[in-house]
Amino acid sequence: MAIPDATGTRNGIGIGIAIAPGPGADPSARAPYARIKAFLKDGLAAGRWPPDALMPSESELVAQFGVSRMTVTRALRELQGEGLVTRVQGLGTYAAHLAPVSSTITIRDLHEEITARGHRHHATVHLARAEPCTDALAPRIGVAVGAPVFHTLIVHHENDVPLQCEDRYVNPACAPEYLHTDFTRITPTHYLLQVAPLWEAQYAIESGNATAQEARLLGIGARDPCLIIVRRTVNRDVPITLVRLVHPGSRYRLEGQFSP
Amino acid sequence: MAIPDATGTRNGIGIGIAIAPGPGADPSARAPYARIKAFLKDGLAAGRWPPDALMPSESELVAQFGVSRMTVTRALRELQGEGLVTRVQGLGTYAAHLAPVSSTITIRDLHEEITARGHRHHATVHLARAEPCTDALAPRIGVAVGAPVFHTLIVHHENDVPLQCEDRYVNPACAPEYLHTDFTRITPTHYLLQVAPLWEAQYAIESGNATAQEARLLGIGARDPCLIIVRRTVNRDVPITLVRLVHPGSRYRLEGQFSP
DNA sequence: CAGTGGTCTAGACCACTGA
DNA sequence: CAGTGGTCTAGACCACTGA
Repeated sequence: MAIPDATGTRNGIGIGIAIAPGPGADPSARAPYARIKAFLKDGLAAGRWPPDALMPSESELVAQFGVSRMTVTRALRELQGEGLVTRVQGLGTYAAHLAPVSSTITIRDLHEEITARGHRHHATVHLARAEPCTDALAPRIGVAVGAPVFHTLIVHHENDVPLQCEDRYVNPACAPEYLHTDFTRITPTHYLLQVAPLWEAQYAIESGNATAQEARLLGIGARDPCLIIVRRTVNRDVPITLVRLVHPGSRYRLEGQFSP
Repeated sequence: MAIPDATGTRNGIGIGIAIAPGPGADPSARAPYARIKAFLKDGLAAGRWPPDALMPSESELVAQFGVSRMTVTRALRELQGEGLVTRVQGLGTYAAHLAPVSSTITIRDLHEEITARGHRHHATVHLARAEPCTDALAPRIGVAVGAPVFHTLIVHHENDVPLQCEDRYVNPACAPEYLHTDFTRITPTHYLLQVAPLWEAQYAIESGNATAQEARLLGIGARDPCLIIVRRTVNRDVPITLVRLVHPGSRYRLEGQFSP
């Protein structure tokens, strides 16, 4: 078995998705609600309260810790939010199943990601125009068939090595000025985040081959494995953008951490 | 641009990582804290309070909604937990930056995942033995060099199609009975979750080629792109297991959804 | 100093579950 | 019915920031 180092970098290039840090451990660690939370968390980790076991009730914890019920409630509600316990009105609090193995992922702007590594980022624009919307695209981008849709094709480089080919469609209704952006200075992701700061997204991560054009732009072979992310973004039920991100498998990967 | 359908399945096989559902929308939607939260969330979505803008203070919201401060605090604390706002003592509450683009991922047991799709799962065991720990492995699995470490190599099939090659090392101290498990009936993931219900994990997701042995077991070509996940699992600072999961890129992908 | 968020108390009313 | 969690109130003390 080849054992890639899951925490280090590889070839100086890597780490695609940044993980939001968990709630700070130190600050206010001595607060009663935090102590109760830690007590329950430790018990779960130690195997007391196996999955589906009934945990102490709020009133029991109130008596045990000598605090008000609101304080206990907060500890339990946060554990519930982290998926560590399940609470049912009228029944009680139960230890959860697979809950702990979860992680919060934040997709970062590639420009920020590269510069955060202390490397140079630059982008080359290969396409930036309006096109008539196709049948296949229309339902996913929320534009009528034949109506104009913005289309950009941009390659992002880290220290002059092509790292990502970004093939993007944008709904003109959401970002009418999109094509006037200088994409060598501002990434589409950054621009769209400004236009619509809050959004929802669906994504798919897969391994496959680049198209012939993508392989040429990335300087890789037709059969070289690529990490491909397709993401569709929606703001208040209005589709904003659909993007296909192709990364050479040898230059990019996603890393993260799960913690309870 | 090929436009994969990010929400449907492909070849009847797909969807690797299951996404935990967001907080229920309906239940207790009329609770005051939920109304305040929705009010702030809508404002953020609508572009009022751009990133870094100062948002209403707790006392302002108390006055505006005619509720007690605890109720306002709860709404704001939950928004903070979701990464939508940043709060600084002495200063105030600020609209956050990229926060919304985040998601909670839960890694499911592959057996559950396959049977949840209504398909048949079966596993073939190609290796299950103790081996002396190598230099490279020792620091990652927490076993002394030369001391025994458990090693299993299992292929998981969905409807008789090889879907995943699971190459796993296990720390005997954490699961002394590991090798006595019938892995055609219980997956290693399932077994280890029982032994150590709460854990942390580091993972890396990448695209690459299978080894010659993996390619043979999966019935794919040496140059076929594969989605490879390497995951290291730790329970209370004690390493439990290190696993390399190789999936044919044409048969497996990870899907998910971000929502604020 | 006034204003902010961080946390807590000691009550309260309610909906729900199972006996 | 007693016990559970879901939510709220009207206060309180504190640490912190910037003027």
